[in-house]
Amino acid sequence: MFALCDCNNFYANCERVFNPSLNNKPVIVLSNNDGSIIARSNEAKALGIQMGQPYFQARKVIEEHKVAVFSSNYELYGDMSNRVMTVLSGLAPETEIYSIDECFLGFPGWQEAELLTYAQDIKEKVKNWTGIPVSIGLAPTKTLAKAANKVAKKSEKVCLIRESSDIDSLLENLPIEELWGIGRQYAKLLKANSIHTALQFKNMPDGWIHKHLTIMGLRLAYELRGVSCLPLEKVQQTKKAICTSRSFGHYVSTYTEMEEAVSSFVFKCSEKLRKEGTAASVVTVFIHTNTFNTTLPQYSNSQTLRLPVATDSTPELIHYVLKGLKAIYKPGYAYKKAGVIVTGIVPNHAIQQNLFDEVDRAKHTQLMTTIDQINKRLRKHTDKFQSPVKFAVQTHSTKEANWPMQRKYLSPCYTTRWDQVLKAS
DNA sequence: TCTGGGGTCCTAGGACCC
DNA sequence: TCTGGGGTCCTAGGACCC
Repeated sequence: MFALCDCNNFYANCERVFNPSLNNKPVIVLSNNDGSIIARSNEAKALGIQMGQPYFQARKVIEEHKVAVFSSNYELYGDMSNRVMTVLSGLAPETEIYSIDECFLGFPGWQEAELLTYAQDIKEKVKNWTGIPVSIGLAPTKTLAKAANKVAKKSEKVCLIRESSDIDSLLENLPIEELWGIGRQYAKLLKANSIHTALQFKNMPDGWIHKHLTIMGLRLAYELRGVSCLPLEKVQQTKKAICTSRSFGHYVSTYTEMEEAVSSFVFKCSEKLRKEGTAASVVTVFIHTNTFNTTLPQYSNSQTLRLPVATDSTPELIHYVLKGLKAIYKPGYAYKKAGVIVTGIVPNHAIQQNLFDEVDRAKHTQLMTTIDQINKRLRKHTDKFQSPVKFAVQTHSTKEANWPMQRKYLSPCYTTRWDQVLKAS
């Protein structure tokens, strides 16, 4: 069984922990430059204030109802998040930190009855020890736990879903656009095909789902059917990309100012790299004008540069990023946003260790053999699938970084899932 | 006047190699 | 003269998440 523990209105409640007089009052938190609304307490939601809404648009309601307004304080939220996660990892046998305010918990082999009371206990302890209220949903797969959590949010109780009849009624009442993994585009597509609830989606044929929503959609459908395809990621992976970007509070229209801003982004990126113990071998710099103001001339561009050797050093990275910036910067525009992304990330210490290389090669050979076998078997069943199934190993070469290890992603559920499909056919 | 920031994964296709 | 299969590496773009 999986649980999803989600902090309620996280940023708003972080502010409340340090200012209890705000309890039961509307609270909102604003983005950088106080541009838009990124968190709302229940009371603020009830006033009709929308997530992501520009601050100036909601200003009237905010003043009318004396809503408490905060500029975002990410250090505080990060710190509160750490406290919550620490409590959770002390209480649950397995945990996966999914985001700043969400954590998956694993309870392998636990009985339903004890789990329900135990989860209730966790909820209370987190509230008492950190001040942050949380919701917990329990179910056989992560996707179902996410859905159960939505119910838990409304009822203030832990929600446990197990029996298939419970699952079906849960999904029947879940609009398709609220399903984890279905965004705006997919919701549009599905509705156009008369799929309005998660239950309807669950019952669609595999071939159709794979054709229109790729492998992600199929995985999602299996998860809804109670087949777990998304394992708990117990160890936190190092980041594959690190990005620092900002919207400017005012327009930037000189190269000097842009150079200064971009340099500070690089500084932050390299800081994050060092914190993770990694180094980057590719950098991207991008700039653009205000996309909301269509009366101004628009321009946006980016440039990606490959470094000769992976590095985490600020001056080295700045050297390449500024080279890129010079190539794309055009005078005469009012720039509103810029950013730096570093990728081609390798473990910093690993460069001296060729050990990794051998382990990886062995794994790779094994992987390719497995994929080959599955593909052969699948070809016999092509009529079951409207498009041929392609198994791919995505590789990310870091050769230029003097590091021979290749990075791959191939989710384990590829093999298990298709094995099940084949067994069934 | 004023519209966030930081990530993940998948797919298709081209260049190239043996 | 005619015609391949299997694989790597990379890029661009699209979808999604919080």
